[in-house]
Amino acid sequence: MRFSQLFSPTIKEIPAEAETPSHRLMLRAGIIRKLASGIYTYLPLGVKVLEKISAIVREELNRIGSQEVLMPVLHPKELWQQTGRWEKVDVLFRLKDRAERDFLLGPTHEEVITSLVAHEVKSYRQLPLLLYQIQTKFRDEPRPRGGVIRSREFIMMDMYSFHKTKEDLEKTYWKVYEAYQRIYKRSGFTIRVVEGETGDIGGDVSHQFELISQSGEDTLLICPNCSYGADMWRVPCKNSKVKASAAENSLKWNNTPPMEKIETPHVKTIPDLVKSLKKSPQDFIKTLVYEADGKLVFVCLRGDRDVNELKLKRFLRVKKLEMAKPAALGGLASAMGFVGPVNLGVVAKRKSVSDSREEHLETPHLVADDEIREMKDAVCGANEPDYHFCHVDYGRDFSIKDENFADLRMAVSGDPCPQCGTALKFENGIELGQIFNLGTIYSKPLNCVYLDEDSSEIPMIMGCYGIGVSRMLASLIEQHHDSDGIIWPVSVAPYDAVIVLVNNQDEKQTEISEKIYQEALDSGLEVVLDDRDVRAGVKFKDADLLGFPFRINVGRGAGEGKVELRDRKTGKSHEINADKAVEELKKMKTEALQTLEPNTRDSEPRREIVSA
RNA sequence: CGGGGCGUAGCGUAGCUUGGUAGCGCGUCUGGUUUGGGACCAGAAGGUCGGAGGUUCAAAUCCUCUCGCCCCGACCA
Repeated sequence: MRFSQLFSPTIKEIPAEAETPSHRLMLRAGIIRKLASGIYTYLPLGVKVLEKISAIVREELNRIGSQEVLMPVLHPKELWQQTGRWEKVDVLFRLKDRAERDFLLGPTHEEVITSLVAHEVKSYRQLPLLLYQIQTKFRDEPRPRGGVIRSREFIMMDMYSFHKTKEDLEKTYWKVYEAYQRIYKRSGFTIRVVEGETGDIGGDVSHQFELISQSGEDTLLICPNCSYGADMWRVPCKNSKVKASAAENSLKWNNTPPMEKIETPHVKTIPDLVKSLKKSPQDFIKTLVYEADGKLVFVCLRGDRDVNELKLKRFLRVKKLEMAKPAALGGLASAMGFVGPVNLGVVAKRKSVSDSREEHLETPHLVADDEIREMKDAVCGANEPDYHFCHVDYGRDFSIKDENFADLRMAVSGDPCPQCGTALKFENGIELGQIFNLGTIYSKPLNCVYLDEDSSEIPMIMGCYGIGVSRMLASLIEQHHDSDGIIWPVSVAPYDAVIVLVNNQDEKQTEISEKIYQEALDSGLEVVLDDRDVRAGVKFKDADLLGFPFRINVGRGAGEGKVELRDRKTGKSHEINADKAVEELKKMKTEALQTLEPNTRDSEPRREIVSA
């Protein structure tokens, strides 16, 4: 490709709309252009990189026996109603056809693939089955960001596996895990595998492949010492003394002064309490009121902690969880901000007599984070406006049934690693891929069953696996750039090299660069010849911005048949004879590719699947 | 959906407080001089100031509404 013909409009100034490094560089280097919020056109360079990424993805998936399909973007509503996701998923792009029939633009393809397999696969002999596609997905994101990192239309590889048994799924799961490691390694990524949350897609096990980056939107807790890492929502919190019984606690802590009711007018929040009582946040017991599937639940935890609503949801086994609105509190509404575990049942009953929601409050459902067991000399709400109790001991002044204790709080930086005990650290990550164990949550409603050897119908066990292809494009730049521009890893670079014809008025330079260009093309290299009629500085700047891994300068040494070969990453260059340039370039490319070869050392040790 | 910010030439922006002929840089086009890290000189084209309504003799500027975009949060298969 001649640079003079290349459609890659570069921008010298930093576009105002972009914040993250990759987004800015993609705009500046002419890789993408925005059409609307979260919707982008890929220009030729972007397409070339997407193709290279996709090729690696295909090779590695085919290697583990997966087969490529291509499913529709347009899905009928009925299919999604069968799994309940027409109503449940709120990022759906919905539309109607001319006959007013409802459709949606596929945000993911569990329904479509499961329905396909349900129709076409009947026997245990046909399993396991691994199918994938690389397809454009649509999600009406509430907030697209970072250019193509989180967009509303994006390219994704999604793969689905179908199995007879959980054990069989597990085998495939780890095969995919390894294929993913190879894909990221070959594409030039250094990634971190973490335990993932399963979100609305359901399922109980998942791993996320994360690029640690400031621009990431996943909050992870990473162990600096071992391989452990997890989505922050997923990290379990363990307390050393959780096992201690209530009785023991009360004996041990009987030196706390008797409980006392104190007046605390208008002091409702923990920060306010800290200020007015001159205590630290962990001296308080805060009690939050939730509505879980319509029923009130009181949740106690230490004043400095936050509820992990996913843990709470799972513990309560409810579908819908939200903070209770004052109206739902009935008689206790006036005590909002002054709720506490002491005498909660008595007070709730008394106050709710005239209220229709009485039945909910008669036996208030009180649950608590494990840490509450250790609370002594604490302060909590008195279930009465403007009053708190102080000198409150768990076990002496109130107690909660053992089965109502659980790990309910958000883990924070500094909490011990569940594997090795080292203090965990917060990191941001860009999720490049995720693998899920889906179980039968899609095969059951869509009746995707196989006939077993004894002719019994059994729902298939499913796995699903995604890789954000367009997100990888952005993330590559996020991980590989400097102040001058992009630095593509050779394996995914849009071109292997750029040949800079420094002065296109110079006959000798022109002759040599044309010769090298032809020779490079003939030998199968992908190169750009910068034949533009601009000053050398402009060509150099553009070369650095666009991130070609290698550059051949045909300039002042041309008279003696010398050219300069420069490595974008290291900035090092050396002079060589023009007739050796292509040979040398190939050598450098091969060497660079070798550093991206996956080897067994790079795969992390397999971990057991932990059922949630 | 909450909070904050921004819409002025292709891009980056000044002007808005205090209403009065819309300015600069980059880019583009023409001519010339230059030619190894985003050159210089001369000239030119390019604007319904996001849109609608209002106040006013007069609105980019003040007021109301609306649309779009960005950032933080909520959300996130």
